[in-house]
Amino acid sequence: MSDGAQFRQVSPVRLYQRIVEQIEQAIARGDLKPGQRLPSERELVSQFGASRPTVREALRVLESNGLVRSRPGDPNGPEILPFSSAGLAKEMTRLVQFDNVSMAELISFRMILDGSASLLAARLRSEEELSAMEQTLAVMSDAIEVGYEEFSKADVAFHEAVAVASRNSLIEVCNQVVRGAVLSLISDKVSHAGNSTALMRESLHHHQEVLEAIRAGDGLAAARISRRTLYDYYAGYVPESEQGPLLALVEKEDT
Amino acid sequence: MSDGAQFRQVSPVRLYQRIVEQIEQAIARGDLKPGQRLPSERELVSQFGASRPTVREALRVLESNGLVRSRPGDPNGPEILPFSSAGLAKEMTRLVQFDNVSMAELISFRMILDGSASLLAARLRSEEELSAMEQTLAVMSDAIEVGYEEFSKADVAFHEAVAVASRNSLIEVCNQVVRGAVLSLISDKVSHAGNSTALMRESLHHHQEVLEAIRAGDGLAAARISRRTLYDYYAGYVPESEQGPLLALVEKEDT
DNA sequence: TGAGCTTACTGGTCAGGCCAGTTATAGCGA
DNA sequence: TCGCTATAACTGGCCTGACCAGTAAGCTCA
Repeated sequence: MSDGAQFRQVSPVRLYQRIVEQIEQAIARGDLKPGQRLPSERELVSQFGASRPTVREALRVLESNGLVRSRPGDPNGPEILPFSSAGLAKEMTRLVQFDNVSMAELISFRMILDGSASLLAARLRSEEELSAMEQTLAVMSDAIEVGYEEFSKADVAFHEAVAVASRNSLIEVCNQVVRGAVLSLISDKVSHAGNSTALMRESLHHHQEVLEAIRAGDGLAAARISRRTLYDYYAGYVPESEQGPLLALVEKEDT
Repeated sequence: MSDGAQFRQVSPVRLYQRIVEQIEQAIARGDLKPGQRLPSERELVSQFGASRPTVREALRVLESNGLVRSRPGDPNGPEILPFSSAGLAKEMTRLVQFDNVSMAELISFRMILDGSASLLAARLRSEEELSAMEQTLAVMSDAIEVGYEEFSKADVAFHEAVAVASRNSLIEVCNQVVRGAVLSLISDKVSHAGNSTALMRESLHHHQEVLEAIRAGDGLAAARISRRTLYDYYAGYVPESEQGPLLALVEKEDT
């Protein structure tokens, strides 16, 4: 290791990147708030001293990152969008698709997130949050008669309510994303195989147990049950050779 | 709810988006593997039947998402990059910056991830992985004399080794990202305040305890200790009024 | 055979232009 | 005066064509 000056690798910075940076920072600093408008492209051209194609490249990048939205003909210019987790979801979906993340890893991660959410919810939930969860379970119960589609929607709503009660938006977002990834991967199989009233009743029962533990403030139980619920529900989609990590999570406090 | 046809909101799809989609899908399908090259911009122009600015907008978006890289003058065309979690990290950093995710939430999330990683590592680790962890601790021990910079690097390496042993790349990546976010948020304070040999020794001791639990295969203890270690280390950066969720995680099995 | 130069490409950037769409506004009619 | 409508001035989407500074392959010459 030399003790002289440390040089970092340099990379040529494209003009459009400088523009992206400037606008990103303006948003990060709060100079530009959601709902506010950017100047028109032609105006930006003169402000940045770049050509229109260059400015447009910058806007397309910002747009694809969900920071702004341009509508043709809008005289007010591109709109600054409120933050959304869509970008995060997209990135995580890519992670799953490209980086060969296995089904087992996904479900394992979901068990961790959902279990933690239940634990935190049991210890932090307010009365309003509790009744919100109760309500989603009521919807779930009714939905059994309607069909799997509705049931699944209520299921998601319940987990969402738990995540909200955990008071941690990272858990909320990540759980949402991972849940989406899992569901999209098994959607073809489940839409037919899962349309069983008995299975739905069983699932509902599990969810009621989780809710009961949350109501009782028993975080450990809530976490354990919610992990096991997920395991029971999804283990069938995981090859036996990869079930080790899943079992490691359900056996957690079984001794 | 009508029982007729369901119409979804439509939004005009830009030309550049179609190009992005096609290339993204080609990569997702595996038709384009990392290291392979895309045709030159002018060649893409004729393949897609779009103009160069449009093709360039697509390439800029792909580039900003970390999927490809263009170098001026390269006769082989833009390169398909291997997957990297940089994009995920960027999105999560944005989540923290824009969506007012508090320090408490970040640390809480980190405790969950790191705790789960330790738990899984305790139950799944191989001998090689165990000795890899031991080695990082040895480096950490030596680094105390060198300085905080080195120590911190070895610290990260240890957590990384644990995450690898958890056999779950989602944990690995997310933990990495969240750790980066936490560190970048407190970097200014810690670089001076943390340069204490005593603190480093204490931190090292905690890490040794975690490793011991992992070696013993005691997942619950490993998780508990690693959560507590993080709490002790970072609680000072969290206002007291927001420490509830953190305490909810360390008191987990204290009764 | 090897070193150096040339050339044919690459991507980065710009200028200018056309088109379809949106909207504010001016003007019209009641 | 008020409400509606038609227009005009803008917007972004997209294209053509061009210039420049690089790169690297291939050619030439020693």
